Amino acid sequence: MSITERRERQRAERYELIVSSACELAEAEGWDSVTTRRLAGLIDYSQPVLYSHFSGKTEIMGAVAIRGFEELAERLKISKAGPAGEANILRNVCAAYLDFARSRPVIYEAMFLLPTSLKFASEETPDALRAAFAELVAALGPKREMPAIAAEVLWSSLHGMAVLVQSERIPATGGEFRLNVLVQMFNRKE
Amino acid sequence: MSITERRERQRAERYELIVSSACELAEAEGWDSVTTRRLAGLIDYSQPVLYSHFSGKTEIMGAVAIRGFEELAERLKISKAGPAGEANILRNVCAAYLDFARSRPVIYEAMFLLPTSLKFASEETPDALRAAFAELVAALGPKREMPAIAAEVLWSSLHGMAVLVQSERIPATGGEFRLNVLVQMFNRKE
DNA sequence: AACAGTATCTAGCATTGATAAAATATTCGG
DNA sequence: CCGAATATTTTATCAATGCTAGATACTGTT
Repeated sequence: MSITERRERQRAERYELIVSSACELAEAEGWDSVTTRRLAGLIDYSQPVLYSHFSGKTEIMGAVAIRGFEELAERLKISKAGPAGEANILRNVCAAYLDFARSRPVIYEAMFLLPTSLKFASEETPDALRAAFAELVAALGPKREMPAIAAEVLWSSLHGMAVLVQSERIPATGGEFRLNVLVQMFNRKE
Repeated sequence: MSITERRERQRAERYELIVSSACELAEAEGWDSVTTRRLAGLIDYSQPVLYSHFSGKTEIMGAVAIRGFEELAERLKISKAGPAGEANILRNVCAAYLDFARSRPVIYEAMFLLPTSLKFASEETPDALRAAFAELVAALGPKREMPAIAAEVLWSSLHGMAVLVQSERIPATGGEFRLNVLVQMFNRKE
């Protein structure tokens, strides 16, 4: 069995290589520059090899997006233990979310903006997505009625801010103020 | 001078025809189906004619987007005089925003999602955009410190909701609840 | 060493947005 | 009412894209 094992391992390595190359190229030049040709050239294989791993470009972007969700979930988790102490967990988590969107704009795009093959809010939802959403729910604290609904609103607000600033539809100036307003509103329990 | 006048009028008519055809086709089959060829065929001219009116596809979509902003601004304005009386202006306006996004998903896409040549929050910002934003500011009522910032937060939240539901990243179920949460938070003045 | 099955590549398709140059209308002077 | 100058529209084409079919090389097994 060691032979097919090796083969599968090599396949898995190539899968990794594709995903990481796509990620790097996208971060360097944007998703438009991630063409199947360039990506194939980057991994020193021919174009159709990509299709033996993924059903198409969309699925490759989906794989990158999942990595993004993993990183996002981790960043949110870490942020809870952030500087401002337990009192302002929510603010830290929100800041971490916006910071993620700002620092990884291209991956954020794959996660939340571009057409995706990922399933949200269903049984097929990848764990990484669930984990990230769970962090938002947790950040809102335990004593809330309909925690999922509240988390959805929070997520919507954060996403809106992130994306409207990124696309220069609202000015980057004022980001701190907006964050204050949002956190204050959500913290005012009752 | 009546001759060049007539020509300009005809040009303007063709401009209109292009924009409305693009809008119709997009609403019927999505933006991917709005290719320069199909659009040209729709107006019974050849492809390059489009480029004598617009610098490219992006600008055509921008023109459609402006129409969208006009409609949005009007809908928001009308909604203020809506059923629930003066007490719940904010709720009516929010509902109208989400309703617009739901009923004109493709135009909403051109306005807020797809790459655009439109300038936001600057001197070149078209009137229609300003008008729509002004409605949001007004909906929040007069007694607010930093009304623009608050409106930006509101807009972000609404946009996030609209877009995450549309792309099936949060379930459509619960829309009413989310709207309630949002409006309540914004209405709880200090 | 020959074979069967897998893996990979070369070549190409159909579309896309965009443009250059040819062809056609249109205008205006005499 | 003709013909030159101008403006307009079309034909033909480009380079790039995602994707795929068919040919080729390679693998391990017997």
